[in-house]
Amino acid sequence: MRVTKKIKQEQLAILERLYRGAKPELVFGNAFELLIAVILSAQCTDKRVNVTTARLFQKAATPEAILALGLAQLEEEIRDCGLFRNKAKNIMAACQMLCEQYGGEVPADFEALQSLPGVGRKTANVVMSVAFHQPAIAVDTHVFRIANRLKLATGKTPLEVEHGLQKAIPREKWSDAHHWLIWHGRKICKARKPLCTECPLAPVCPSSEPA
DNA sequence: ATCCCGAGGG
DNA sequence: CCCTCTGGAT
Repeated sequence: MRVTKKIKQEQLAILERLYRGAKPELVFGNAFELLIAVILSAQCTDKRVNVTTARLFQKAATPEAILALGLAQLEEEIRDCGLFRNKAKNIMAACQMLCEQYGGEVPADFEALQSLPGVGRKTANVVMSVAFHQPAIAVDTHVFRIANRLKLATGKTPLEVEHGLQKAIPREKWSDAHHWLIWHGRKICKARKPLCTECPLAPVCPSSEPA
């Protein structure tokens, strides 16, 4: 199947219809809480992150408070999210930078966000999009896989796919489309055994395989 | 067994 | 570019 511009538009229309109103499952009250939640969400379910952050933010919900908590205590708080030593170290360093360079506030700036320890391109895009309502497409493992399978945007790296998606999707829908692709990846277009037979996009998907 | 909304280091 | 870090869910 050759995926023309027209087919891409059909793919997006179906995704929008399927996942309209999809939003992040992560619970947060402000940009800082979202930032921490997204860092914790790597290799961890959102539900688990929500349990952890509810407990954590009760004790420490600002960069200052988390610094005061100390590394060892933070590790204990976030242990069951996985990768906890790396995440704790990065969060501590990020909080220190937020306090020293950004007045204790999360900067609404992509480059500044990405310069924080533990914050890469994907996390910075999520924060810009969800907390600051800027058009952005965060390319995580799902978005990368689905975009390539649909040939909505192809590429060997998340950055290439991000740029491809920016061309294929109208700017005002970037943030929403990110969530459509996530949910499609979770529910149907799974990494190992995609459920092609029950996928509404099968007729417009070059990777769809019949049962 | 296999996957979960990654990032940093070698 | 590949490796490592990690517990929980299914």
